[in-house]
Amino acid sequence: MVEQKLKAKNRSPGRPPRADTFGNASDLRDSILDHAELAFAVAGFEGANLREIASLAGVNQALIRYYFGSKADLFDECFRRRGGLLAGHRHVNLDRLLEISENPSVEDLVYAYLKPQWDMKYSSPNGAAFVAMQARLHAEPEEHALRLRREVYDASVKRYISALSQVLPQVPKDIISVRMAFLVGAYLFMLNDLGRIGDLTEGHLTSFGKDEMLDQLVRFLAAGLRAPA
Amino acid sequence: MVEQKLKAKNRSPGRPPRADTFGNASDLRDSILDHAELAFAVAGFEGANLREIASLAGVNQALIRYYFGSKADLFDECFRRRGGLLAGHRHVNLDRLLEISENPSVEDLVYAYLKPQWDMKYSSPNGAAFVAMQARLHAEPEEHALRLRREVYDASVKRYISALSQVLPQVPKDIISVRMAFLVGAYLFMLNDLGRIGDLTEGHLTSFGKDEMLDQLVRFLAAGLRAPA
DNA sequence: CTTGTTATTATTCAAATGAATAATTAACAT
DNA sequence: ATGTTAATTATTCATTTGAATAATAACAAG
Repeated sequence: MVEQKLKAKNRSPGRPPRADTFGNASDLRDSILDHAELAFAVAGFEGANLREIASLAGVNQALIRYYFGSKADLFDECFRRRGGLLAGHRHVNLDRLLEISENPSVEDLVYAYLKPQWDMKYSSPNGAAFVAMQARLHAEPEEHALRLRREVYDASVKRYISALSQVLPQVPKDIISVRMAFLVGAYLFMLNDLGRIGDLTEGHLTSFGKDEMLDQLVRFLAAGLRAPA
Repeated sequence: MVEQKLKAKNRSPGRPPRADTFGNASDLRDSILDHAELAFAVAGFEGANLREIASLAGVNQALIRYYFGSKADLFDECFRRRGGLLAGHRHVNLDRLLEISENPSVEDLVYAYLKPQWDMKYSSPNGAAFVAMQARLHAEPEEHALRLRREVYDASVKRYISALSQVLPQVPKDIISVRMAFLVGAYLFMLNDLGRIGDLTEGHLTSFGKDEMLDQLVRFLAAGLRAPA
């Protein structure tokens, strides 16, 4: 719209003077990642544009290449950064749950799985962006996207499948696996779509708060997982 | 990979002679839509490329413009064509169901909703492409994507919500609405992801046939919809 | 101090891409 | 016959874009 020049900071070339403000180890690198995350979220991989990312991050475009290599590499790094965090949280949650009791409820398990990403979404604009990024990634058929998802998430998903399988001995494990896929679909979609969901509820606008919405989702999914095979 | 020239058919310019084979009203137009559908499915809106679509469809690139206008318009038309069909099938299925009985089972309703797209996916490569396209569209945050989805699907979704609400009087209607959103998420994701789902099932590869998989999904979702509020 | 390495910018390159225009030919109406 | 409209191609245009290179400054090591 506005004919903005989108020019990066007007710093002169060359290594910048060491900032004495402390604690800024590779500050720009992170800034790039943050803005890339946002860009990928709203525009998708193809739609995002390196010039704009660079400019918003306040760096020269070539710096992206310097740190990350290609656009695809940048995307991967974005994804790994938060994805790893997420997977980590899930592991921790499961550990805790199993510590407390050998047979947690299905609801507890589902909740433990969903909560980390839920929190991430509402923790910051970047958290929300990551959720969107992920939703898009799941819709992409490319082999590369698939590998990335697997790399980041497979281990934790498998652990949850095992745990669920133990809590639901009536349901064969391969059915649990399939249901876990349903679960992922429902929650990703939902998380990404929240806010638009109101449209379906005609007049009486859904006044669910986020927490209540999460509860609803957990209840729904737990019931599905429990369904007699 | 191969340095293919991707050149369109070598027809001379000018209006083509009327084909006497009968029934080819605007043959090329359809060919464009078919190939666009495939392209959008694998590459997404931004990733798809008009030159390639034209070449695969065997037409000159300018013909796309002639028929559809811009790239965005082409996308919309793709979406409306099949989306309308789908929505239509859903309406018909619901009509039939309500004719037979005033209180169909939740399973029947869910099945009636899902089956048309399921069939579409397996009817042809283009049907599958449309499913993928749709999954991607749902992950896009753009206002435009949202409007399109609403235009094509809202009416039928609302009818199903009403029907479900009648069959499940214990569950408040706005909770049904929300659960319907979960349902859409789960089935879209699943439909698009089928085939990769096997990866989660460790050794014992999911030998679910497509029909059995649909049954599984219906059972899962019906249980979720029924869950006590 | 000199020299090499790291982090950063300015500038250039080459390709891809959506859009637009002009040309051409068949069908159709009068 | 003839002029108009419809359908199609060939060609050109302007911009965007990811990538690459060259220049520059700070810092670290000897």
